[in-house]
Amino acid sequence: MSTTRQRVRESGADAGSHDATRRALLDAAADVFAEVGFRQATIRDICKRAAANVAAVNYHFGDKETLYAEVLTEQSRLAMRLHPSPPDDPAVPAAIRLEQFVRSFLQRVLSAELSARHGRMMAREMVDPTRALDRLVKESIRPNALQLSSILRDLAGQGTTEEVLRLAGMSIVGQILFYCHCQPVVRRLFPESPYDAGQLEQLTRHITDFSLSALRGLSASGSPSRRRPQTKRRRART
Amino acid sequence: MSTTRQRVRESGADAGSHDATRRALLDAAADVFAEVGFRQATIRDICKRAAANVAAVNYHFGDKETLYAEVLTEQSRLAMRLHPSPPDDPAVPAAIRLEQFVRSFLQRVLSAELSARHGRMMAREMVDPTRALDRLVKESIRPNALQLSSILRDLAGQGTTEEVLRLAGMSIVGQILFYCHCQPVVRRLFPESPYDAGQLEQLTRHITDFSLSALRGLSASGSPSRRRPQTKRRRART
Amino acid sequence: MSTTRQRVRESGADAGSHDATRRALLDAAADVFAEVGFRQATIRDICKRAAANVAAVNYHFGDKETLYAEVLTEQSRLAMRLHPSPPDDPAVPAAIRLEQFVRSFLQRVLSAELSARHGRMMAREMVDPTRALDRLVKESIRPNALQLSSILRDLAGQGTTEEVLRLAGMSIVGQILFYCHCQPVVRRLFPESPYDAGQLEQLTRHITDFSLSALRGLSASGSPSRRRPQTKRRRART
Amino acid sequence: MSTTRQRVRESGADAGSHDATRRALLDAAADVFAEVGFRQATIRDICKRAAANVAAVNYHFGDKETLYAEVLTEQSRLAMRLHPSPPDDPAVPAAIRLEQFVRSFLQRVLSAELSARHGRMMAREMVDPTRALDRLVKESIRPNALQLSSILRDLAGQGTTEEVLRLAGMSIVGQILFYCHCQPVVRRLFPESPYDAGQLEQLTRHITDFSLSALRGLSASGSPSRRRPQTKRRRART
DNA sequence: AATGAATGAGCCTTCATTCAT
DNA sequence: GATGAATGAAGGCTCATTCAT
Repeated sequence: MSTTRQRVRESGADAGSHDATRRALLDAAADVFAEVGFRQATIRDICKRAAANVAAVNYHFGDKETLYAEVLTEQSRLAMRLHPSPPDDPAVPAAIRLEQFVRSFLQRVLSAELSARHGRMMAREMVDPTRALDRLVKESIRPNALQLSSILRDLAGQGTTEEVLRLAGMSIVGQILFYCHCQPVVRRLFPESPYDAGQLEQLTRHITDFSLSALRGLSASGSPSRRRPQTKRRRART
Repeated sequence: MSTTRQRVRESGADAGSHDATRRALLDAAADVFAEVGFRQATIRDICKRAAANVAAVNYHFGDKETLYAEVLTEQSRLAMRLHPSPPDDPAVPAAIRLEQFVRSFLQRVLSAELSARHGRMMAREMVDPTRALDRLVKESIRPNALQLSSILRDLAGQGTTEEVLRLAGMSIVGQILFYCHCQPVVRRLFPESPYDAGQLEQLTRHITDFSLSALRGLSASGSPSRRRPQTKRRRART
Repeated sequence: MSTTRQRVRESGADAGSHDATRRALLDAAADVFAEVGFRQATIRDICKRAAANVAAVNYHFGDKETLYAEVLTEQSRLAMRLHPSPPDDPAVPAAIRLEQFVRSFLQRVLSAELSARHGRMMAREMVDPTRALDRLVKESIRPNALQLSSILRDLAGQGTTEEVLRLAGMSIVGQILFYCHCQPVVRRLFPESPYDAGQLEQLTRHITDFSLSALRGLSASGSPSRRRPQTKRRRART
Repeated sequence: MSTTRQRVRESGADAGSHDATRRALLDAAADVFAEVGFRQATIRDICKRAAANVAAVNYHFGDKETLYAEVLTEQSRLAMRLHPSPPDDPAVPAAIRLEQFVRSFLQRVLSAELSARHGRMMAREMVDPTRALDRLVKESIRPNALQLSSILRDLAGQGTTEEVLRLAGMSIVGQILFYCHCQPVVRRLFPESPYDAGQLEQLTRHITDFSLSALRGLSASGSPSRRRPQTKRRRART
């Protein structure tokens, strides 16, 4: 079994021990953090996988949390570089831009080439946030949300309120993240269903179609507070 | 600061009953497990909150994992008792049953009266599963999924394939769980938006409307593999 | 699986719960103490095997050590009752008495009908003494040693010193106890050699013959300090 | 009170060398394991005596069991180095070789310069074996047994069966180990008898003489199954 | 009289971190 | 600059014992 560090050192021409170790630590840490999360990950495990000393993390990054933040940022940028959001081009129909948005989002969090590391780390960050979440929201999540809002604004009818746009956005993101957050359950419910590139494309189409169809209906039925006066709705208890 | 156990003992008429400690442990454990998860929770913390000895968990439950499983089951049943799924009554229109399904689901995982403990524990279980997940899927998640399938079958057109039903189901569940799993992010993105009963009702209506609208469109457009031949879709890399 | 206590209660006509529990505890404790020793044994294990409450040992015997002492005494007496030392009868030839001594000793510590419990407890007591050893020496070991001395005095020549008798006695007891103390090693060295009644009889004959033969030689060669002047013995270091 | 580690560090010329702690742990552990055995020994006690941190054992040896195995091996080798078995030299009379065998064996398990640590650990290992016993038998006990067999074969007459040799070997080893295993009892029975170097030499002579004398008798009397037809032996009960 | 519940000390082990080269 | 060694605070768990019926 070859360690991450050996791979790094053999591949790099410079073979600068300092940077190679730092690189190996980042790679090993990405694996470990994605697998077991920040809190459950141990410095020892990371260092062992990086073929580095126990003290290497503290030496190179100061402490475990800083290393984690750096990994999170790096993985986020890597995912965004490999699968960028579509450009905000008004010439492209909004429906196409939505599809591209959904596809790139799904690929960032689920595609195998990233070992789904980014998605898993994001999922953990949401369910069990660390102090790194604030930065993540600012640098990565909020820009994404704004872009989706922009697409939806183009899709929805004129009279659509900001709140409806916000809710629709969350409905779309919810559909996407479901496959990332609930993978263990989905695998148990539908063991035959694969998680490969083809499946990702199928999900892209489904989520896009489902959402476009929903939006068309919402636009037609007007604002949410006035619709369906005929429904006798039983209030939930409490 | 009053401990859980004191509350239990003071509130009960039979204060000091023989398993008041057991009750206090279950309550304290539900809090702790929901807050920090199974792995991060410490039995010392749980026992302190329950005003019990460190050995109390071991005495009453054997070990931490058994306590966790018991808490998970109890919270699941409590949530289901307070907010049961709607009955599978063919006389009730499927659209109403879907709304009831969405509402009860949202309340089970988010309602304040449960401190959202059940939802948080479920979210953790999905992102970072323990051995308890298998049982949870069997006893709680799968039955729920089957019920949703049944509702969707009634809603969708005759020719709708099982796969479309499955995808639609996940789109709906994804929308619901989003507010549970991504609460930390939602709070950061929209600090002004509350997580109260009114909000829950608004979410119920939105998700129901969004999904009904989507389903109407899907039923009209036929099977997913043949539709929209005109779209020139760029394949994902890899 | 029937517990010791059930057996006791079913067999006893009186079915007095108090004494039955006490009896069951003694039996269970004998098993456990023989298997794992005093220190490693746990009250919980003993009580579980006796189908009694955790507090039963403390209730009936005060504490673990008292229970242990009582078990040790009881097993010692039981062994002595089943396999008593031969009577100190001057009419019986000393060689026969030695053989009887060896046989009864071997049976007390090794015979299967006692599950070798007494032997194992004695072995542990010697290698890892508890406070019960003093009493054991006084009530059981010293009387035995005196009897052996008496037999050897009859066997040995007139001029034999007390010290030679003492050493000879230890040589004989050492041979016997070897099979008790070193059973795990003997089993590993000679896996084919059984530990059954036939083997016990063979050992009896061997040890008796070996020792009688040795004693005949010692009696003939005179006092130990003067014999074999021809040997050039290298002194041990230190 | 001076700790083992201080002694180690002060005595060595390279005081503070990188594995002084390791050395101190081994020494302290040898003391503790010999005193109370593997199971009863605590890492805390060992570390305190070695003036090391509680985690030191884990760092240097992985766990308690590995430390124990290492101590056992080291003590075994140390004992064998200080008091090696006699060479298998055919030129030396077998009686002399037997005496040398007995003497070195006694010194290995009882001599004060080793604090009898090896003997006490071996005794515990036999009465309450750990997983280390298998290795001990293979590397240390079986070779010793084979050597004794070889000596006895030279001593005994031609027609002596392997079984008689085996029994005779155990009779000899039993005599030796008696003083090791039963020391607490011997001290109580004969408080005036010391356990010093002179005593060891006396024991060597006694055991050698006793055994040589016995063997001479056995060789003369023929095979064990046919001898002494005249004895009217009462069968043991059972 | 007899027991289920509770106790707190102590077990081995693991952890992120710091120290002394 | 970089590391093997050491640290001490918890971690979950087990123990003999005692308490309150």
